[in-house]
Amino acid sequence: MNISQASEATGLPAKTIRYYEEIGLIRPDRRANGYRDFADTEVHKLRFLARARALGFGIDDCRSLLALWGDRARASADVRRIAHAHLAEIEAKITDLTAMRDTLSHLVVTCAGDGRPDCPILNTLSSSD
Amino acid sequence: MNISQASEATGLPAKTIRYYEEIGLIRPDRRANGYRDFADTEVHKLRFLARARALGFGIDDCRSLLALWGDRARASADVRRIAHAHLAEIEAKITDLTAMRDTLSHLVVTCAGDGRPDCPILNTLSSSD
DNA sequence: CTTGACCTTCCAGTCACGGGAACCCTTATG
DNA sequence: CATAAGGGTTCCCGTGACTGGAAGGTCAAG
Repeated sequence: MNISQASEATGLPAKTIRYYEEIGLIRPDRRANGYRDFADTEVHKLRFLARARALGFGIDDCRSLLALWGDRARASADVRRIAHAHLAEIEAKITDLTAMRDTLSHLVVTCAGDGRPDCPILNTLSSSD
Repeated sequence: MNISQASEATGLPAKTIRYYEEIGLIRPDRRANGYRDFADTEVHKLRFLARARALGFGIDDCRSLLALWGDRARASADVRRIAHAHLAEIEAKITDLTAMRDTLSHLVVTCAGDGRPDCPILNTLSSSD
């Protein structure tokens, strides 16, 4: 299977697939002409990576999860630990973004948004308290 | 005012302040010995930038907001447009992160997290549907 | 034989800084 | 006077996870 077919099969851009190989997440075979040749196992890994990335896991987490996936003697506690830590990061981000959103939406509502220069948004940004 | 004092007055690291000068957001004076000398106006700009960055505005937005702040003939509609677009981005991120959190928290709850290898998290990541 | 669609590697850029090296300026102390 | 500490300066590299593009090899069709 060529890289474009692997791309279509996984939804990952070819560039991303090459990058994953470069950093050692996958190791596709090579044909005599130098082209990558993706076996089913590599395509499975790519799909796994695509799903993990879609859940926001970083590359390092993906590497660990991939290793655990391939380890028959793994403990589910190890997987859970990674997922739980990532969940905590996501929740922290949501908290931050929600605070930003609340402040901003209040400001946007308060701002007249007309041709006059008076603007509570700028007033808030430049306030000296 | 030296850079370390400007840093303390604004909460921004000295490195960040130098970076803001490098990209043209501020323009502090220079003393004879080459040291930066921050007048009140520059410190005000830095505080403005710190607040705008804390609300998640990108550097380009900060540049625009700073220009509008210094423009007496500005229209508040211009400010509002920037803030509204940024608000939409934040809300989109919150939506994405919330979806991730929901999926992940469900998986974490479902996973036994013990010594056994069976793990719904990995099962989901490797499922072929 | 040529065209066009693949594939390859390598280099540069993204965003908003942070770390660290190498070096200059000022002040205090032995 | 020498020196050490604690400012300041510039310059360059690294971050995460790719993305874009250039230069060039390979393959199938007409």
